[in-house]
Amino acid sequence: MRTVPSQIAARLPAAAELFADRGLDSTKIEDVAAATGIPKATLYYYFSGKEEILAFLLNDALLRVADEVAIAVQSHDTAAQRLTDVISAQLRVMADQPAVCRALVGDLGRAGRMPAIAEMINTAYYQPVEALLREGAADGTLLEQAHPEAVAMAIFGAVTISALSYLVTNQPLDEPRIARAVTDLILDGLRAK
Amino acid sequence: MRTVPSQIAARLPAAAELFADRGLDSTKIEDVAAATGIPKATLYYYFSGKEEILAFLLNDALLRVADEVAIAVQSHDTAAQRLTDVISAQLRVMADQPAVCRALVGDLGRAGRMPAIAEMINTAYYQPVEALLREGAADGTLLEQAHPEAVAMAIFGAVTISALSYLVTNQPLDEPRIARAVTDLILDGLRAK
DNA sequence: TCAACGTTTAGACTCGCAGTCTGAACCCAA
DNA sequence: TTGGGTTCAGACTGCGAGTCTAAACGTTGA
Repeated sequence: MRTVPSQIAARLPAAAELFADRGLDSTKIEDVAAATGIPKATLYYYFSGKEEILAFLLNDALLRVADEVAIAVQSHDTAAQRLTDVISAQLRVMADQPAVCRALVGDLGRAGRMPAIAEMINTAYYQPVEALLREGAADGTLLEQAHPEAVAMAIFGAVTISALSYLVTNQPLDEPRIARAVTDLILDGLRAK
Repeated sequence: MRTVPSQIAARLPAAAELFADRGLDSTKIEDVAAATGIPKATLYYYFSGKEEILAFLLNDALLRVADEVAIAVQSHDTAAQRLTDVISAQLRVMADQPAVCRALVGDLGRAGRMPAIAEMINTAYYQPVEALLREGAADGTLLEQAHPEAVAMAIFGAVTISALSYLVTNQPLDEPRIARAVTDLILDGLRAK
């Protein structure tokens, strides 16, 4: 995949819309060309096919998540507060590009080999969150975790699936409400005290 | 889709294996025929195509989840204990058919319209768990929840993504360990007391 | 015993669309 | 001004999904 110039990249979200609505395989390359205004031949000049367009979109989304998460993690608040910020950050990115999220949940496997995708999520999310959990144990705001990787996955899952449950049914993503619910759950749990 | 006789249904997991390994679209119907021993013409007699085979597999998996969840929910334990059982039940079903899970995570959108799938998860999982959360508030073992639907989604997400993170990278699913980690998180939270 | 219907299957056939190729134009940068 | 990277239209190829045919087979139930 050649480096995609910004004026091309800027038009791709229109493709995400198609992928999200019809699914990847009922979307013809010609449709993508029509919707984005990028001629088919040019699309093939930059991408090997629609799957690679989806891969580009995924990559872009993951970079944004990684950025926002990094910012949240690096602030000078308590770990507990920063964890709250991480959750909000992820929801913000997802709310920002609902079509990409919907497209990805439907055809994730075609945006790349699954193990590679798992690895990207690992570096973009699990690793920084794990580090945050350890810092939380150090600064005394979070409990020490025997398996921080497992906890990071669970948090990511809770946020992701909550958001997708709404996006997929075309309900507006009430970001603060979900953030609130997930954060409360993650921090304080369900058990009566 | 005609009702699928059991001797056909019994052979479909072999197709799940293919879908999981190569993805749905690099799997030719002829490959499915070869792997399952069911001739192409017969496959088309029962299914409209490979997506419908995947849909069948998804449906089957969701029925199992629904069954196991229902059993866990209906026992006579405290709500907190039953919630623990629900989490284990879901993990057990997933561990039981890793290929189906991997196939679905890659090509979920082709197993049916996403809103319909969301609806199935809703009845198979969210609804019973929500009911359980309310009972927990009543029996005093769980905190009262302002938004039980949101909590049910988050729990489902935490369990699902945790399990998938392992399955997708072909790591064995250490069921009790994940169950433990997720349950602890969900019940007691991360915040230092 | 036969008739009727559902099922099973091989093999041939059609056709949509992904992906390729060609070749012409264009725009810089050296 | 010349060459390399880019943009693009239009024609072309080929794979494989899905359809169709038609021949068998098995199981009812009359």
